[in-house]
Formats: sequence, C-alpha cells, structure tokens
Amino acid sequence: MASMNDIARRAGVSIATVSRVLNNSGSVNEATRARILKAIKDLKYQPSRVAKRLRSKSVSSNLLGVLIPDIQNPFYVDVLRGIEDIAYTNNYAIIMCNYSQDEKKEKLYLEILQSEAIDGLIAAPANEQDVQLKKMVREGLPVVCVDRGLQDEDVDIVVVDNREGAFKAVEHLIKLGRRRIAYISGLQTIPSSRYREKGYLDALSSYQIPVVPELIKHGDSKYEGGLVLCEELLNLPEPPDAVFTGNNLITLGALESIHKHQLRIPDDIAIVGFDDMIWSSSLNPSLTAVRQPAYDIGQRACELLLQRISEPGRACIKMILKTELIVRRST
Amino acid sequence: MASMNDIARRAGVSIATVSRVLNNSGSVNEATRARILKAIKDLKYQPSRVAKRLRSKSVSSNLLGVLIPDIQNPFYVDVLRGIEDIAYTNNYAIIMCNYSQDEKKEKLYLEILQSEAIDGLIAAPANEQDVQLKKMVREGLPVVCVDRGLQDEDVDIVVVDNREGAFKAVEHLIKLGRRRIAYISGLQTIPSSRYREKGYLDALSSYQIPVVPELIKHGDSKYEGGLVLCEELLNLPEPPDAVFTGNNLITLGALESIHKHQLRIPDDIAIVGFDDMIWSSSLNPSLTAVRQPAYDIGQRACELLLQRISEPGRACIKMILKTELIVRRST
DNA sequence: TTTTATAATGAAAACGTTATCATGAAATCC
DNA sequence: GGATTTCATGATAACGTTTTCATTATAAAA
Repeated sequence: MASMNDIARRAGVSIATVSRVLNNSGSVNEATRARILKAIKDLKYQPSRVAKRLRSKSVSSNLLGVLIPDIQNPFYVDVLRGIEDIAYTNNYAIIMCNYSQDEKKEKLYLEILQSEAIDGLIAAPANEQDVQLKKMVREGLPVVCVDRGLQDEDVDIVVVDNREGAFKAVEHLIKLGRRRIAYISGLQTIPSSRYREKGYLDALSSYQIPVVPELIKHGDSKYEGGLVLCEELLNLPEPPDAVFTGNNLITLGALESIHKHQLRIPDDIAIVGFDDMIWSSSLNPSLTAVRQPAYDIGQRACELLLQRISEPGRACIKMILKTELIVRRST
Repeated sequence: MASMNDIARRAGVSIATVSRVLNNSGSVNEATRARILKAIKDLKYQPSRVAKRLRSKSVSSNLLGVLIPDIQNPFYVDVLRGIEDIAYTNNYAIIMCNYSQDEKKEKLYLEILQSEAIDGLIAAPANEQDVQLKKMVREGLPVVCVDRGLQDEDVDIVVVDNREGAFKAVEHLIKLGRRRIAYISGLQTIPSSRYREKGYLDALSSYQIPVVPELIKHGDSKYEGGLVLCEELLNLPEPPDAVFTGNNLITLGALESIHKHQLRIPDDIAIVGFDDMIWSSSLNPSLTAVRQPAYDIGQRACELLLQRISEPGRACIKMILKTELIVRRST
C-alpha cells in the first residue's frame, strides 16, 4: 500500500505538502496540487487510519465502539442497525463488541476499545455501576449509554420508559379479565428488568390485584431462561392465566413452553411480551407486544455521540423514548 | 493513558527493556523485571493496539474484519456469534461491517478495513467477482469467505451444500403430494440463491414434475420481498399448493402474506423455508425448515482464518457443511 | 527602496510501539 | 590471561500520519 511518502516522492514534494492537499489546509500552488492529486490517483493512495489514529487524539480517526450485551437479541440488532446507519452516513466505522452478558468479556472488550483509541463509544453496560466504563467516561471518552444508564455518572443516555411500557402491557391483561398474571423477568442486574417489574407491580396495585410471589420469576434474559421459568409457572398447582415476559428471547422461550404443554393461547393462557419483532405477527398466535423503537434508539444514540465528539463540553442529555403496545391475538 | 515511556521512566529503564518484559523476549534481570512489572501495575498500563498495528505488519495486532451482507438476517447473526466466540478465545477483536446488501457500502467498508490494517478478514461478498476483495486477497490479506465464494480466486471458504438442502426440502413437499410448488428466491447475484434454485429444479425434474415459470419468483432476500412475491403467487389464477422460500427473512414475509390471505397451513398451502431459527417452532404453524449450521460456519471460518494468519502459505480449504431438514407442522 | 505581509514549501518532532544494533560487564573457555 | 560467549541494557530507526516552525520568494505597503 502506497504511503504519503510514496506520493510525496512521486510528486516531487514533501509529505507536508501532500498532507496539506489531503486535508486541504494551508495554501498550496495549483500546479503542485494537481501533481499531487495525480500521484494519489496513480498510486491508488489510501490513508492509513491507524497512523492517523496514533498521531493525534485531536483529529478524528472516525472509529466508534459499540458494546452490546447480546447480539442474539433482535432488539440489539435493530439498535445496532440504527447506530450503523448514522455512523455510515457520517463516515465513521464501528468496532462492534458483543459481550454475551459476560462481565469478564465486557471488561476485556472495554480494554480493547480503549486501546484501539476509538473516538467514542455507545454502550449498554452489564450493570449500572460499571467501574471501568465510568472511569473511561471520567477520562473524557465520549460515551452514550443505551437501554441502561450508569449510576451517579453524568452521561448521555437513550432509553425507553420501561415502567410505563410494562404498566400498559399488564393493564391490558387486567382489562381483559386476567387475574393470575405472571412476570418472567430478565437479569435483575439490568435496570430495565427492574423497571419493567415495577410497571408490572404498579399495574397490579392500581387495580387492587394482590401480588403472588410465586408468579414472579427471575431469569437470565435468554431463550432458555424463558423456557424453563415458564415451565415452572405452568407446573404450579394453580398456574397463571396470563404471562408477561421481560424481553423478546424470554417471550420465545415461554411460547415454546406453552406450546409444549398444549395450552391454547389466549384461551388457556394469554401472553404479552416486551419487545416487538418483525415476525411477531407470524408467531403462533400473533403476539401482543410492547414495542420499543429500537432502530430509533440506535440512531439517536449515535447522533448524540457524534454531537458529543464534536462538542465535548455540552450538557448531558437523557432521552426517554415512548413504547407502544401492539395488540394482536395472544391476549 | 500511560505509555511505555511512562513505565520506562518510572522504572528507571529504557523503553527497550520495558518492551522486553512485555513480550518476554530477550533476557532481563529479575530485579529489573519486577520493577517494571510493578510500574506497569501502578500506572495501569495498557499497550496501544494502534501503535502496535502501525509499527509492524509482521506482528499480529489481533484485529479481524468481518464483512456481512445483512445483520437483520438471523443466519448471519449466528455466523457472527461463531466467529466472535473463536476470535475472543484467541484474543482477537473484530471490527464488524454490515453492508446491508449495498455494494457501494461494501466497497467503502473494504477500504476502511484495509486501512485499519486488519490481520485477516471473514467476508460474505455481495457477488462472486468482487474485484476489490479479490485484489485484497491477491495482495496477501488472509481472507476466508463464508456462505459464498469468490470466482477464480483461490481462497478458503466455508459454505453449506445449498443445492442438496433445497433438493431435500422440495422432495419432501413432493412426497407429501404437492405438485404446484413455488420457489421464492433471494437475490440472483448471490450464488446460494442460484444453488437453491438448482436444487428446487432438480427435485422437480427427478419426480417428473413440470416446471411452471410463474411459480418461480426472484426477489431481494428480504422480508418485504418475501411478502410481496408471495402475495403475487397467491393472487395467481391457479395459486401454488406449496412454497419453498429462499431464506429466513423471505420465509417470514411469505408467512405474513399467507396469513393475510387467511389460508390454512398446511391444508391450503404448505411452506418450507431455507434457514432454521431458534423460534421456528414457535411460528404459526411451527415451521419446516432447512437448517444451516450457522454458528458452526462462523466457528470454522474463524479457525481457518487464524490458521491462515499463522501459516499464510497453506493450501486453501473449501469446507462444505451439511444441511438438515427439520420437519414441523407447516408441511 | 526598505519594510512587511503573504504564499508556498520543507524539515522535523511527535504519537507508542517493535526490532536492530551497539555497548559494557560478567562469565566461560582453552 | 586473553578470547569469546552470554547477559543486561540502551539508543535509535521505523511504521504513516499531523502539525509546528522555519525558510524562501514574491507581492503589497510605507
């Protein structure tokens, strides 16, 4: 690969001048510029992003980091797509790290991202008091949190109103006459899981429905978790007549379990899930779900990040997007 | 962030010695080593991957590129997970580029990857004669292709037997008595689409079933494509009694369309899709599908890549994995 | 004409590594 | 006891950029 040096030599100038035309900074004679431009074309010169990155923190190397908990979850895929679309149109590349809900892996990836000298980071940390991430924020790395925040740390954040979304879902079930409503939660370390639980509890109490502890299950935010926890619920002496699931993978696991038990949805048991998916209407039966604007979350987050990169001093923004209850045949 | 220089200063040695203990190369006095190690710990030193990368192509900078056509497709997500797991255990980070089936975007990403000085690349190129990718291969970048190859270029490749997979799917439909079997294809520029079509045609001819051109639809490998093309099929004066869909997004689109028409599956129309998904059994009805070992594909590909990086000269390997027909209720 | 801007360019430092060479001291060999 | 090897270390070039400073030549101002 041709370097600036090659260009300089071929055009008979110094690399300084080449740099000047490359970044059109400073003034350079038209003839020289033309000569350099030609050399660049001839040698198919491509600047080394690595060298750029090394050279100066000040100049943007156009690389963003994205740290997500679970690439298998379509929600994060959509967030990622949103991020990526904005990044792409602004000429940023992204280095994507999926820590699979493994905090050790998360730590390693944060180290790597730091050592790759990224310009900024969009992260959904494993938990709210992630010391390493906090440190990076404090050291001045532009960071935007998505889906979950960072306790006691002033940082841009894009989330949805999880409590309200859950409330609407459960309220919907109640209004349909359901009384034994179960909740299958994701990881309790994740704030959104707790907010969703809060929404669930608030809805029950709003309608004076007693909370039955054995109807609340805490799992791991994954398909298998949804499967086994729903299994437990269905094996209860007095099984629930409705279940509210904490995220889309849990929902799919729960569906699997209900089908295994040959129960009719919604006759025997109703189900409403957090997170809508493109194929939710093709599920058996089509799924009532709380839709998060995942793609938007990604876009907003990336916009905020680019803003912060160009204006590091600006005040932090906490963006709370709305959820939407989409009623289909499962309730 | 502390640099080697800071360490050297604090330990009262030169950076050369620091480098030596860091890479334990050369010999260094035990006492000095201890002093340096302490300094490293004290200053929380982290090597700059960027500087490493810049310094020498020879030493591995532990960064891989992954170029995929469509992150929305769960198949590629699984491939990605396979890649990532192997990369992670071998201490590689990955820079993930999703070109969304947009060749312009693909080109840009290839440039970026090159200029990021990655150690190797796993790619599913938009088409088999991708000149840019070919050039990169020829220039010595270790590359492994997944899901699709590169024409006239000797390169490692991991694919499944698409023709056979499609054949089995269609044969299954035929054996169930279906005769008007439609095929909704993905992008024809993608080899796998063509191989799947070949399998479809081979199966028909094996059982002396005439090919009906209007039952073969070519689309864009996306959800919307599946939706509108299936729509067209169902609006035919003589609609099909079965449909074989070319990938998972197409399948979901087709399902949506069939449901819209209020047709019963499989009574009115049977459907079998290429690509199984974790929630395929939760679809309405549970879906008969050709399963690709996506996660394995990713793992194998990454293993091949790491091999090639450490041994650039070794002969190219073409790995063809088996598909599996999973029969459920949609047929 | 002398001074002063301005335009056009180059030299060189810096970023954080790795790797080569050089140097001195201690240890081993014959 | 001189020659040679081994150990321990440092200086420095190189990777490919950006940026600061210096230098010349020319144009404008006095």
